[in-house]
Amino acid sequence: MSATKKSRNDEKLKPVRPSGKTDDTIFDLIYAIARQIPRGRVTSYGAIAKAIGSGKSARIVGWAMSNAGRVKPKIPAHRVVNSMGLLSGKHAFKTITYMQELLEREGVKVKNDKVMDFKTKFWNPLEELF
DNA sequence: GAGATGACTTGCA
DNA sequence: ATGCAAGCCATCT
Repeated sequence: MSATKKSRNDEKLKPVRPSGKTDDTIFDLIYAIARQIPRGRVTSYGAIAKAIGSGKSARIVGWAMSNAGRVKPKIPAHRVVNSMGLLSGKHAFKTITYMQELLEREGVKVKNDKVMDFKTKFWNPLEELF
């Protein structure tokens, strides 16, 4: 039967972990939020964690973001920084400067791997989505 | 199944 | 204010 023939494209719509598993749940939620980050805005892992209802699972958010690069559609992971506005995940990009380039391209000034006016450009999923 | 790791956050000294 | 430790959840070895 060709039932086993699944579209590889469909599988790519799900996060691909190093193990090759795709049966995720919170990952999808995280990506759903991350994709809704407005251009030129940034948010923190903790904020997304709260938005998905895990509050303290900020680590999982960051971990999920590491997979974001292999997930389709692509996730604007460069808009996600830590609570201090630091580009903690820049090293996950092709180049450690690529994340900063993307942010500056969107109008977000970055200095010393830190988002300038972070408090102003901060996008709270709980408030904006609510 | 246990131990260690991680793009984090918060609290206390 | 700077620095260290604990907590947190999912994944990896």
